[in-house]
Amino acid sequence: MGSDNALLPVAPVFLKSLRDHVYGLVRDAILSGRLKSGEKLNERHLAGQLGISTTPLKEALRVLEAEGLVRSEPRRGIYVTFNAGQAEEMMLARAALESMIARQAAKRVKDEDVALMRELIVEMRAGLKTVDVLQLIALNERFHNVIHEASGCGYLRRLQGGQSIYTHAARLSVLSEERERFLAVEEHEAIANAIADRDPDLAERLMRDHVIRSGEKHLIRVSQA
Amino acid sequence: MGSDNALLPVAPVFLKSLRDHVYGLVRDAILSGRLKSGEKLNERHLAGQLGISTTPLKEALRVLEAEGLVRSEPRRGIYVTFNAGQAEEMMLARAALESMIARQAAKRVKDEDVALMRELIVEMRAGLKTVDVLQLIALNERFHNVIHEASGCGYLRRLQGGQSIYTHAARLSVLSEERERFLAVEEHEAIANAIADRDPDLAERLMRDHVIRSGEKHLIRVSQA
DNA sequence: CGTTTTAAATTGATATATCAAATTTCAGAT
DNA sequence: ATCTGAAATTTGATATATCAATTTAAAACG
Repeated sequence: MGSDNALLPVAPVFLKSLRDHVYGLVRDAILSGRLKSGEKLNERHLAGQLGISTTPLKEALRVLEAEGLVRSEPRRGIYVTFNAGQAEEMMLARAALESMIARQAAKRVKDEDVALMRELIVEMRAGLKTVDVLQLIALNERFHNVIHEASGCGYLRRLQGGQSIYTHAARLSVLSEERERFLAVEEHEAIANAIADRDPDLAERLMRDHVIRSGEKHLIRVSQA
Repeated sequence: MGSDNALLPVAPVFLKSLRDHVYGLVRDAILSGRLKSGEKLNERHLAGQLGISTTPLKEALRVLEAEGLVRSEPRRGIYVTFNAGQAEEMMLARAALESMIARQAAKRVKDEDVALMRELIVEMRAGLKTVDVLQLIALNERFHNVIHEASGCGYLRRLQGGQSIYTHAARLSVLSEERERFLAVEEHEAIANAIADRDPDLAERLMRDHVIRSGEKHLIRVSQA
């Protein structure tokens, strides 16, 4: 049985469905470490604690199981499965998928996408001096989104979203470091050039290295906290 | 009491729940095309048709949604989402993940794993003449499993399992072609050598190309049927 | 007729009840 | 004390009931 205060009841007013809301709550609790690896999740207890029935909770737990954050032993129970090693593997999964997306983007990119990427790079470089971290994060996401759109790979994109261990706080932490901001822009520009040159192999490699390098940086940070 | 390691617990995977069974049924129905893309899945009808209640079905559908085979519109319904383009993307996802696993394997592989791979290659080459396709498939899976084990990447491995669009019938179809069997062994040997040489970049590239090439072959076959 | 309004039916979302496997408890035997 | 095993308890798995949003049908109105 888990620590009693790891999760608070859901607010009486909820926007999305209960199961989606609960999914987010439990997911964040696991990724932030409030629910620790190995901990057993009691369905009734957890549902009661959240003030809901077991039905939407069970569905949320299935999704978390499919994403690999919990492990279900039939007729026995559900256990949290998340540690430093898995966090690194999730980062590697993101690198693998994101680099495959970049590869496809380099094959199918249109001139207008290239123009959009270049605009974003210019904005990023300018943003280096404004020091507005939130805006830099937004630019970051828009840049990756342009590549996703250009790739035309909706499935890969959706799959990649599931592997994101980044919370807003985490992104903020990484990009608040000056050296990191500089490196990110340099790497983004190199990736943009590779895609613009329709060089799938290079785009793939640069994207993989970019995700792994910045990912390792993030992992080191959270392990120190 | 005797030695503690005399007997290991029965793996829980042997006990199959209704939800897992139903998941497999619906999944196969989608991948085989018996449930067509865009088709709406009525929970009550489907549950009644399967002779079960909606509870395990809903859980199965959540997993399928997490895997991207169905799309859920809140309070409206669940629709099958699978077409040729997505099948190709699933293959690309497998290529991305499998090649990342191969990369990690090349970094961490032990000599005993290398020996095991080489044994399997020899068996495969011999199997080319016995023409026992089923045994060749088994060897195929064992070879990939050795790499998975050597990589130590349990999460990536599990994630990759979800992207498998291969049914037993599909593998059988592809490997029943003589030229394909020959190519597969050649590629496997090259991959094994790259891993044995502790060459992550090469192992990654060879694995990616292998999965994509044989995957495309498979996709062409099913599109012709 | 065609359009709008409203009532009925459908159905996904959620809650509750039941079942059965797994765990725990504890009396009785050695 | 320690082991055994049956009974009680817990709990995941499944079934059924209820709720509410959506769709469909029908009625009302122009």
